[in-house]
Amino acid sequence: MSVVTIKDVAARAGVSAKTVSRVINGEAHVRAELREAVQRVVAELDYRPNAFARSLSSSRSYLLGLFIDDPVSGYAADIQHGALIGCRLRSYHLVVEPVELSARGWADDVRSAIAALRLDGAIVAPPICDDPELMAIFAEAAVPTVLVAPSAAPPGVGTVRMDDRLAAREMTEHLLGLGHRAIAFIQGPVTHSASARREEGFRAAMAGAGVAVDERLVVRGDFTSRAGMELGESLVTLPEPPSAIFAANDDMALGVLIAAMKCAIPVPERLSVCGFDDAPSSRTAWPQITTVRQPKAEMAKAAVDILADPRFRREGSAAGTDYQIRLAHELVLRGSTGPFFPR
Amino acid sequence: MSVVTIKDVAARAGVSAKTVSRVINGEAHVRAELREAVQRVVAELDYRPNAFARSLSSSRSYLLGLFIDDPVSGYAADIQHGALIGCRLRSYHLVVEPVELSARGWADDVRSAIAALRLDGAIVAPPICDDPELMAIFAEAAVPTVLVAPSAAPPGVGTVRMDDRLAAREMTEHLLGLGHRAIAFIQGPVTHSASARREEGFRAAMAGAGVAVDERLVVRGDFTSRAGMELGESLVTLPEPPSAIFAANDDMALGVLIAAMKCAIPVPERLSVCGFDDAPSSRTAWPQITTVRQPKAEMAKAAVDILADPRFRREGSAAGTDYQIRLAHELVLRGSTGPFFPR
DNA sequence: CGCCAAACTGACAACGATGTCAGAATGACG
DNA sequence: CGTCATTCTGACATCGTTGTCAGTTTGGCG
Repeated sequence: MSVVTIKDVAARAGVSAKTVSRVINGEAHVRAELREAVQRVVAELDYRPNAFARSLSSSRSYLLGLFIDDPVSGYAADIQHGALIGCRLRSYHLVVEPVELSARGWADDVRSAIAALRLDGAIVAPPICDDPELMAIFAEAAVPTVLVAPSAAPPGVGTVRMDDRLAAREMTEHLLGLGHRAIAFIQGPVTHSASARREEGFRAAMAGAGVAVDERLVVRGDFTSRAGMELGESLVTLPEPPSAIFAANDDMALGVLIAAMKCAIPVPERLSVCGFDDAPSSRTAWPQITTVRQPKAEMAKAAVDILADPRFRREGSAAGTDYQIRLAHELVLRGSTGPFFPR
Repeated sequence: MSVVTIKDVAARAGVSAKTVSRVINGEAHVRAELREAVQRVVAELDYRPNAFARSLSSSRSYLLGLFIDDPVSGYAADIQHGALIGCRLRSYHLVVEPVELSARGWADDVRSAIAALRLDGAIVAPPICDDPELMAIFAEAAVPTVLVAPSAAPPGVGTVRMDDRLAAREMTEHLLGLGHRAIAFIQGPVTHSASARREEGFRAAMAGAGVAVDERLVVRGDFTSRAGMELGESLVTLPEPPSAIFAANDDMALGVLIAAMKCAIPVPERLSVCGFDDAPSSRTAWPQITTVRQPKAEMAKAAVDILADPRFRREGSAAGTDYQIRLAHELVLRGSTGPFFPR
């Protein structure tokens, strides 16, 4: 037999389709008695409203788009996981749309997704949440939008982030507290706004402790472990090598660990290493890497919560500060950092 | 102004909505002249058909579901990436549905997704593609289904896989060719059917070379690096330790590498280690891990191709062998395996 | 030139829900 | 007991597209 529709339920319950609709959507003005009868029939027939028909008539799609740069990364996976959990809870569905800013035609793909799917909202992950052209597309289409860990918040959009600057500062203070002074910092790519904030935090902590930053120990990587390895090797083979290296993400920290291993430098006895993100690689490394836990899944879930909020949908982030969320991070102290021993 | 509909296009082009529909869908029987005129207007107005309206009337949703156990794993990410590429190419969209077989109510979530979204097809990743109850749901709902790397193929469904057995055999032969005889094998969890096939390949190669398998060197892990580390440590501290360890996946191989490092056993000089999957961890490790490249993204893309095939949609896999695809693997020889040196 | 099949084209009714609005039942109150 | 406001309920139009089918051209051919 074919699929159960609202009419089937209505007929069986002896009411009109509209009444069934009211019950389904929890609207007021239905006698308790009727409501129960309808609910019974719904359960009996295992009726599931057709999302398309519903969308068509209500102009809501119950679909959220997750726009993401590199859907293969572990970062993306965590974001997506959180978003998925949020969607489940609020009976939305999630459509994942990869956006490669370097590829031709990405703008058209984005427009297509928005227009064809009538997305109810967009979650935009870093680093593309900092792209003005992409933001303009969402603004033009008037799609409720939440940015995850952006550098700035265009008017109207919601944001969910952590305090990268503070976290990096705390991490640096951890190293300083262990007695380290010659601390190297491996920057992330300029395309990731978070990496600049992390550097700021690093410098703020150094300045706060009255320790001058040795600029020869500040180098730029691209968030890959390969870069971490190469830069790490060049740092530890310096005439006056650092006693600690703070990498702006975990993959690069892992690379540093590998470099240390190749150069037979014991970690953390001779070199402390720390990263940022609490990526899986930080846990599978040995020693495990001291890092900052970024609440990625929680941020994505919060993004869904914002998008589902009727007030945000109506008024945008102008409605209040509830839509500029900042979540707590956590220093995860593990085996790769230890006290400084003079040689 | 509001969104452009097919009527706007029709009015502007001076034709009926139906004719526009014909042009959009590439149907025959439209004069070339009119066709071009319509296409011009479509471009001009930047018209994008409403996917919901289209689905509602045509009973096709242009939505594929990706059903996956643990959406956070790197494996899942690769699968999803391939599926996403395939969808882009064929103007489908992808809806990701996590399925935790251990959680209560998963069956209902699956049914909901199928019924509410009228999914045009389902891609099911391992290990849940081996679950009979889940398969029964798809069968009952008559959703075209393709299984990725399943242990068996229920009638009607398509499958995309690699030859785990052969690959494991080749990997084992690689180790044998290097002179290793005391080869350990770390099995995967019983819930992953692939791990059994990998073990079969291992045993077949050993038998083929006339080398008896030392059953004390065959241990079971759960695909995590932690398990690899613990089992690896117990293996290398055996009175007569193996000279090579073949782990059924890369995360466990990474764990073995870490165990070796802790025990100060040089790899590959005193111990060869190899894995399976070509996971990111195999590349970021040091030395890099010899492994089997599993064409995960390609498999997922092939799955989309099958689902998009009209003949498959009509007749299911009964239509022919084209719907039981086997893709090639590749041995990736890297630094973690080397020739056997007697001590 | 006339006829007939084939190629076009469009009117209209779905698809399955919800928004609108008018009408029916109910209850409060004078 | 009548009136009026309030609470319920359902008929019907609507969302934007495609399927059906009938009507209109067009073109080939005798």
